Amino acid sequence: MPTTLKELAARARVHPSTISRVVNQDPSLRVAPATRARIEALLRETEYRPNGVARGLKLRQTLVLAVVIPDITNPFFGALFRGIEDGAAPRGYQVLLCNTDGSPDRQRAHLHSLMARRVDGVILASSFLKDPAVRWLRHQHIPYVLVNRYSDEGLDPFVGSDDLVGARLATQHLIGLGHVRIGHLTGQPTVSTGVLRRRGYQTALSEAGLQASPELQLESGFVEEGGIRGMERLLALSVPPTAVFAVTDTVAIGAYGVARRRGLRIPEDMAIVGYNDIPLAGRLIPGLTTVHVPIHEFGSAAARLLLEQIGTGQIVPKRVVYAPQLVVRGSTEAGAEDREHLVSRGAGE
Amino acid sequence: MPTTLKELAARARVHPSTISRVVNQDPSLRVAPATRARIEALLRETEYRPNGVARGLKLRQTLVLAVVIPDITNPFFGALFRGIEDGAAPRGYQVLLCNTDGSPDRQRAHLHSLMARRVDGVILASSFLKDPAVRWLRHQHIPYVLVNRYSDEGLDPFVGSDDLVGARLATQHLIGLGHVRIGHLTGQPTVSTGVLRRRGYQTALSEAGLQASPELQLESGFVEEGGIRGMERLLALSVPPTAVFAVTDTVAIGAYGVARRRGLRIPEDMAIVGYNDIPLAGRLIPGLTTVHVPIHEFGSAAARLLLEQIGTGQIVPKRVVYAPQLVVRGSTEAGAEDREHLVSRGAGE
DNA sequence: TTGTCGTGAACAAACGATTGCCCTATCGTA
DNA sequence: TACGATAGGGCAATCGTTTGTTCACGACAA
Repeated sequence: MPTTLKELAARARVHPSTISRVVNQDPSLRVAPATRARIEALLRETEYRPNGVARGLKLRQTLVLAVVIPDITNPFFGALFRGIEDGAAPRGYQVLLCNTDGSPDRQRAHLHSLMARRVDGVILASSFLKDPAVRWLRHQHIPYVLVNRYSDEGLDPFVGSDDLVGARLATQHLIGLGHVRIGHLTGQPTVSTGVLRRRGYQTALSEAGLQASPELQLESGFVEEGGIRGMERLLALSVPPTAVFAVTDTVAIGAYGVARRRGLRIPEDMAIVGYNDIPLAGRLIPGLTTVHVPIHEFGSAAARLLLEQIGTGQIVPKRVVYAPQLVVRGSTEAGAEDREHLVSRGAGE
Repeated sequence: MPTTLKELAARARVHPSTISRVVNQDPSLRVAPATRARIEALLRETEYRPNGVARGLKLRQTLVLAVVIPDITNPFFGALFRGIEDGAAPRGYQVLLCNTDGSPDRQRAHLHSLMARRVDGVILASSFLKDPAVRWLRHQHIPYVLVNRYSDEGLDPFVGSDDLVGARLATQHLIGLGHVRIGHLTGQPTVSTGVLRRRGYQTALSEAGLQASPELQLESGFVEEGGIRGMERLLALSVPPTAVFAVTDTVAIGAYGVARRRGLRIPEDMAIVGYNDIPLAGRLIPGLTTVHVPIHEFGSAAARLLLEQIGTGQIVPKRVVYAPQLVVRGSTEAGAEDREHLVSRGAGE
């Protein structure tokens, strides 16, 4: 059983409040040096650590943040979490991790639990466009930050990058290589990244005077399985594309597998571009050309933004947006790997 | 501001305790049906949710578990976490995730924080052999479970598999294929999995009458970077091995990259075996032969074991050990992929 | 009519900390 | 000598629940 203030007080023959004052180095009231020394010795001896729950009740702060994501198994979210933890730890925060598997119900259930626990703030990376859960969050007056995906019209604190620009870069790259029939494996239309990346793809095509044929735009969702199915359907077309832009690296990996099994060479027979630049992307053979976003930075920036909101008690819809950057590797240009070190991978605000 | 019991009591013109009783469906004391109905209506109207912190203080239970791991970015731990969450969620638990990056200091710091927060239990997947932090945990009388790695002499509740057997299987497989010069990229000697897998490797060799030459056993640690450096050193030997058993799949992936860059064909010039069977293993080209352990099961079993200890209040050194199983893929036998579906991948208790 | 019993709900004491306020010495100064 | 200032530390309320105990009141039996 851990020690309580009251027990220590009895041993030191002082009032609990006095101990509390030395523990917290309360400046308002000086404690006599002798008493202080005696108590400090006792604290060290007993290794006293204040009960965080009691403290939380009294101070109305739990020093706990929550992160709500679709699936930690996805490398993107692993890196994101590390960023968040790194941003939160210096301030004494620890982090609850909640996986939703993309289910709105599970997301809602988790958020309800989190509210009941009185976490100090929530980072949501699993939001949908027009997400009732986000609206609910707004009305709860609990600090929160959306990351990577946004919801509605930018009413929320947000950290991410410009998906439209990134997707346009990716598509322009393929166009620049001479591809005219370019497929797109899209995310869900209920998620901002899905919609924007698709729009970026379409924009690039029409800017180049190419047509964005609907049969080339297939919904794959954000994970590998969708990439597999999507790629199979693209290859089943009477005139298959010569290049594919996948909404995420994970989807691109699914596409890789299918292309491989069909005996297609990457990039000669099929060029592939992904999105996010997860660590795995550079290790594929050939390396995956992709749009780099600073995932770890997303996390730490989100944590900092959240702590800021917690600190001021104000929820301001501040947005931190990083510039996406194309990283060219072997999946679009044979021999590109050797040049990779030339590509600047940092990303400014 | 969330509603409190007292506010509701004022509105319903009853005592807070009465509301508490209907919220918790207290059986000891009946509430008049009329009153109950009135209160229930109020509860629904206000969407009242008890303050978890206050509840935690009173009931001495936070409904929070903590998971301490080296790095969530490692796919092994991602899968493990999902298992834990799945095991804990049905009982209303949520899970704090703590990354240590293998640093004993960070591990200790996290554990201290967790104790102060009064989490109900801790799952530790980052323990060392003879780990002071584990001893400390034992003496804190807080429920805990070690997973994957154990510490000391099996004094702790543990979920994992038999690493010696698994490593022996892997090595025997290579021997069976005719390899006589087999390298081993080992984990740290401070971690049980590192030691046992190495011992399994040595056992298999000596059982086959082969010599376990020290120059073939290189410490790589558990992550890719170590695999890269280790493989480079193995290939620099005057007589390099024809096969390598890597202590983890992640290390094996590092080895893949090096072999590839040297123009070595896998498996013809270099056979590689990993350990854990992370999802990525099957997607490599060629697929990675590895020792399958039920990672997700590790997690959910650990959660259940932990909840059991929490429930009984007794910390018993119960051990749940799964049988590891060899999965043969293309990294050791060309053409093995096609047969993979024949390999049973489930694992009994 | 009085005593007893049961029912429904209020009372109050925790859980372990924090903190504004008050009390009591002691010291300095007039 | 007396008064005020100040330092040191105790008191008690509070955060929001839970739960054993007590209380009031009506019904029923003697």
